[in-house]
Amino acid sequence: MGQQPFDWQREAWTKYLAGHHGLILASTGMGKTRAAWLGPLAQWIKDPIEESGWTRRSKREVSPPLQALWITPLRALAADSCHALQECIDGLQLPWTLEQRTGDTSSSTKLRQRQAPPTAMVITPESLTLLLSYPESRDTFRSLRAVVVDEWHELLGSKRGIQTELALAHLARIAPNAQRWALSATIGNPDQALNTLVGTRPSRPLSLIAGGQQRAFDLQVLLPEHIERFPWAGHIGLSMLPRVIEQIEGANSTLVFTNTRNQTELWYRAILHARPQWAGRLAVHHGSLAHELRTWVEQAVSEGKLIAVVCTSSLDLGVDFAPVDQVIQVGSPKGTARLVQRAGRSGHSPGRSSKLAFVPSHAFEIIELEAARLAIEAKQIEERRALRAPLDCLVQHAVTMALGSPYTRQEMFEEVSSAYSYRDITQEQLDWVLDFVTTGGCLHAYPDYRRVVCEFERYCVKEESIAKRHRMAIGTITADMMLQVQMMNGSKIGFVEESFASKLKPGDRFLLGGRVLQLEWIREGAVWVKKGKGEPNAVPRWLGGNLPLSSELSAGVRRLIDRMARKLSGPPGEPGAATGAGTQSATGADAGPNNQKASAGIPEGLKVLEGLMRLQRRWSHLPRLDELLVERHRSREGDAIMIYPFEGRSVSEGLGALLAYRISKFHPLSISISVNDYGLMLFCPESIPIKLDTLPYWLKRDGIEEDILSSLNATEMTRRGFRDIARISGLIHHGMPGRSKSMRHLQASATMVFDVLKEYDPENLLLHQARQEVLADQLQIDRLKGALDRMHSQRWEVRELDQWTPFSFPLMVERVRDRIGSESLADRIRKMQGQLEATAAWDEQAT
DNA sequence: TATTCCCCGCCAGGGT
Repeated sequence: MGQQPFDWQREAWTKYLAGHHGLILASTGMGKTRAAWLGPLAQWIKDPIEESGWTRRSKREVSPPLQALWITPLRALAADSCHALQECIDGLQLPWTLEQRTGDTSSSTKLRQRQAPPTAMVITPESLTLLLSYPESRDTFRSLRAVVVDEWHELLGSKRGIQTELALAHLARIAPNAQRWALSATIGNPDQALNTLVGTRPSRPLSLIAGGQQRAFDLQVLLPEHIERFPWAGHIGLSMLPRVIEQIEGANSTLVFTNTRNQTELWYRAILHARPQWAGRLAVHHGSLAHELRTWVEQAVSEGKLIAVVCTSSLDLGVDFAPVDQVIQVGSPKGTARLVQRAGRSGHSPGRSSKLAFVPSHAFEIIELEAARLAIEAKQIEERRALRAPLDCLVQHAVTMALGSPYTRQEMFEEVSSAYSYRDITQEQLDWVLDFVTTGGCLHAYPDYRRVVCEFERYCVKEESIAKRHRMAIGTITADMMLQVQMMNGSKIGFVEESFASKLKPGDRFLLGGRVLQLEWIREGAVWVKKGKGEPNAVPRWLGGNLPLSSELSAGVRRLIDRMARKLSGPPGEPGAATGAGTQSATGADAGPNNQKASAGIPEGLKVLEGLMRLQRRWSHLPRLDELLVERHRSREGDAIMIYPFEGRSVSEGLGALLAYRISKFHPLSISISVNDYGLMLFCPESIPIKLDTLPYWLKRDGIEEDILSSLNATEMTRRGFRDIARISGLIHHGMPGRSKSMRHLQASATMVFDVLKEYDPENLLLHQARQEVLADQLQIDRLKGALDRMHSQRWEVRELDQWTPFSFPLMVERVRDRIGSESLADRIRKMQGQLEATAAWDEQAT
């Protein structure tokens, strides 16, 4: 492989030879290095084969049996990885065959691969599990010597990661000699990532290799002419268009990342409007576009044909685009890992650095970016934790294994408990799973649910129809409710949500994939369109998950606000500064390397926010690290209480629900809740009959799980969440490919199963799981508890307001937004902004 | 002119 600039490679090589399992933390943008690392891998595998005197066993067999698996989470990476691996194989003159079994591999190839597997295979977790569901897999994988998981951080923390863990646990049983390695981007908890990879009973010593320097990158903030003192969500977005265009013009090729698909379409349109001459050299890329279009865009980027691509995180991973020399991030990245990842998409050629320009979409995002910058400097990257023992995945695994390699109860227990995520599973829990797939539990009347039979103490699947249906349902990714959008000539554009399509009338024009499309009709689950002329009158909106500000960034924001509070209260020694509490936070939660710098004053990047912060301080208060700000605004319209834990959107939501629920148990009021990443607002047209100094009591830790579950209409949330669990555990299934059941139908059957279980089997562990997932995922209960602990250790600074403050204004807007249409909303907001602005100016003059 | 919500994977078997 020639000279390698990285020392760690030699180290990796040595440790590898020494026979470890391990994890390599490769910083982003190291595609080339990754490829080089394959060399040692292939070499190591080759030696033992030669020693073992491998000989051709049959005429057909011209290469050694399966030796290596390269697991990739992304189809788009498969071809790239194959290419790199092939180069290594050629370089070492190995008699190997290499194939990819994923993506568009034809069904005949897939069949042949099962009968005569190649020596090395590039595969996705889903395809691997599928392979394991065939009886011949036991023979196929027996010779396996190495498994490499690429982009491990991407799988970790999701059910896809769980699926991978379970597949690896099974492989360990068939091929105990196989070494396990993974490549991951930098994450905050590499040790746990390694443990998750190797499981609880690793067959070799472990090795963690922190590879390569994190590449430095230029970070630039594009600021508007002036900063609003009363920002509300998203308000500087497109007004920054001229600066963004200027930025794009200054480079050869740019990726413009936005946070939503809707935003992507709008920005694409806006840029093209401003620069019509870029038509054909500007592209749009997101998850709801047809695969064909996306592949075309990816190809065009890597060939350097495009000036810019506007995209969502659909381009976070994937092939390394050498021609891209800068990245623009519109709106907050919400986490440091994502920022680093995106910056790393640019500057891929040797000797070039990554360039990222940040476009805040409202004023507070400038703080978030600064917090991210500091966190990156201090090497604080978010953790990715594996899920704890999700039983739906285990149910699926139990059926898959019954298909591929029938097992005894004891064998399965050993296999499953060797997976890190299931390390604490009890025999009772596993027995429950086995019983559930065998008898169907309370669904036993339906033969479809008696999937597995136990014969001579071994669990297996007898019926071909069950086997077939299960194989088609393997995987943990559950589809959204989408309709295909097709041109009248049949070419596919992408997907829109049913709810969006249902609002369209024939003749309506909407934007998708950067094109104006005119609706012809909606038929057979597809939206048929033709090319539209003129301006679109709708842009689809997709309802995705929300991305709360990460814990790390939230803490960073709190620290920065503390710094500004300190700065604005005057130099140390003056009365203003002396009134504040100690300089260090009383809680451990905020102790971090940035604390020492707390006295350094306002970071350069935050100077622009000084006016806004000054106003917040004058009209209310700027909270220090050891303070919690509570505001109350009473008016003729009603009573509003605001609390600012700065802990991300989902925590705000949980706290709001908890508080409203507990108050309304004593006082029957209709309280509305609005939230953002920083805080929450309770609003009631009548006066809320509580004193603010009793708030800590209303927010006490005892019994929060029960209260939150009852407050959030949790049954409904659980019911909805149960759909995914039902799909993964095989309780519902979509129809055959090509004529899949409509999503509404799928939801209906999930609801039916849910109701049956709830009535006849309330202790069903899958129902329990659904509740736990609502708590853990949607409400981030652990984070919420942490936030409560922190809040209780803080001093509560309570302020009665005369007018809305910079902190409370966005929350107030959020509340009003739900009630009135967007046009009158914008008018109303502008009016309120104007009034507040005038008050602020007057106020400033007076002082 | 717009004023929020990411991403990821997968079938079988016979005929041409």
